[in-house]
Amino acid sequence: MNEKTNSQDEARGTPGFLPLYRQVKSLLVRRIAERFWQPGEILPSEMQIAAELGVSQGTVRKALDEMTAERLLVRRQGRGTFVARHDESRILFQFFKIVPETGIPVFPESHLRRVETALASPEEVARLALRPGDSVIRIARVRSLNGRPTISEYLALPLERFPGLVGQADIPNNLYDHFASDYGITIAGGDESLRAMAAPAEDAALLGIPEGTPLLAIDRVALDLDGKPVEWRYSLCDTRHCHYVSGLR
Amino acid sequence: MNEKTNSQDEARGTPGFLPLYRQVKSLLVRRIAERFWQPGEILPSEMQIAAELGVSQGTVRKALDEMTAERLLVRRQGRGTFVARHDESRILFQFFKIVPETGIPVFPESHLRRVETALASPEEVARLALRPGDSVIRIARVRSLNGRPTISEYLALPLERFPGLVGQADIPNNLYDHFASDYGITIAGGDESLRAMAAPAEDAALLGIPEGTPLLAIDRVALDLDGKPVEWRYSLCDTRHCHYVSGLR
DNA sequence: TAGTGGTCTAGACCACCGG
DNA sequence: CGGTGGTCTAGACCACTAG
Repeated sequence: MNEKTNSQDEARGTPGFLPLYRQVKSLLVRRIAERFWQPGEILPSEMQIAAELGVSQGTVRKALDEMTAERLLVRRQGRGTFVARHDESRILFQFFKIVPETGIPVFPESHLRRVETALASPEEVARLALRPGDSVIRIARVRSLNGRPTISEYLALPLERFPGLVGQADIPNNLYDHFASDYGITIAGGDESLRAMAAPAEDAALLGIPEGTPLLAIDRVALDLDGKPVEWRYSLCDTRHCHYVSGLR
Repeated sequence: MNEKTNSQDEARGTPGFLPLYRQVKSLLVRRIAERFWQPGEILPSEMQIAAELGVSQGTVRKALDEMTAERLLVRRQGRGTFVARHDESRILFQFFKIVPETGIPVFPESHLRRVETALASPEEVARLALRPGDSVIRIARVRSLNGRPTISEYLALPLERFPGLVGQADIPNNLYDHFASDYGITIAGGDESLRAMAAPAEDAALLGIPEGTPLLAIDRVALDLDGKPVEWRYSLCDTRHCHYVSGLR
């Protein structure tokens, strides 16, 4: 890791200084972002990474522990350390916060309505950190919970990062897994803001409810491993038979 | 920490086994819960705790690190380790997720409407894990953001845990800080579930909006350090000029 | 200057897993 | 059985804070 001594290369007070374990973490995150290790793949053991980078096992462990806490890795005693997958159970736990009245989380089914490309609107430019003139893919779909149409959803994606997505015969229900497996883009997190609003006529029709019914509007920007916006998603939820869960910890 | 060796007393495979650093953590959490150390107070140094308990500094550090991640402690290099306070900035960051249109978080003002005691309803019994026949304190208030009435809020507290609260001349705006300083009860976390609903007549009047306006309904159960329910809170928010923020990480 | 937390290292034993 | 992650220890140097 260091060319000189086992201590830090740079003086610790200087700006831009990072502890050794953070440098190790950055390197490992970069390798995952660049698909040097694929989702589901096993990483070298702590000792091997430590030897490769010329640091101690404890330093590598601290980097791996942080990445595990951020759900980038999954560690299993006796087996090894693996790059996390966007499987349904992870999505359900980390990204899909809508739970039906039963209290049992379920992955929603999707009915695709539209897929199209367009010049990014000013709002899309802002949310996705694009340049004016960039294009986006717009997707509209209705998602059902236990067979009941519940969410009318609109997505915007930077066209540049998802070549070929529009022409694709079938756009999968689990988008984040698709982003990872077909485009090498890992959704690492995001920010949501929620409001209540009256159902517009079009969405009310799609959900089979009266116009003006109160809906939960969820506005999400999803971020990749580098913290860059990847997806802007706007979901209108009929919460008469489900609710949005949020943990305070 | 251990009577016998430096290794574990109990075989690691046995049920109920806890790693040493978790045992240390439990002990320290219990001391905070029992106010052996008060909020804002400084803890002994890592070395002192390690010596007292007969474990290594690294083991104590791991316990303290977890408690810091859970916002129970605040550590400051060169100063020491402190029991976290429920000051406004912490509440704002951890518990109050409503942000005005400006994007700048502010602590809401409160207008108290009612404080009364009553026999717990079946729903209150369930939410607060009470026994049938127990009593609760019910509080109703309206909270304003930047001077605009925005939230109509209803709270239920176990009467047993808050003696004297009802007769109190002035119930403070920052309740969690009050719970900590006057009752020794630390709110460590909670769970919220959100829905959209039409404003009932009474709440609409309180918020100065038309009846039936879509509101964001937030249903919260707050938990103490032992994970026991302390407060059931039901908030109806007019989200036309604010929104609820939720981070996905 | 003394004491604190922050980082880094080295080595040990353990439980768990697969072959 | 050998290799993995999980835990625990001991000791070192550093940066930051207070007096």
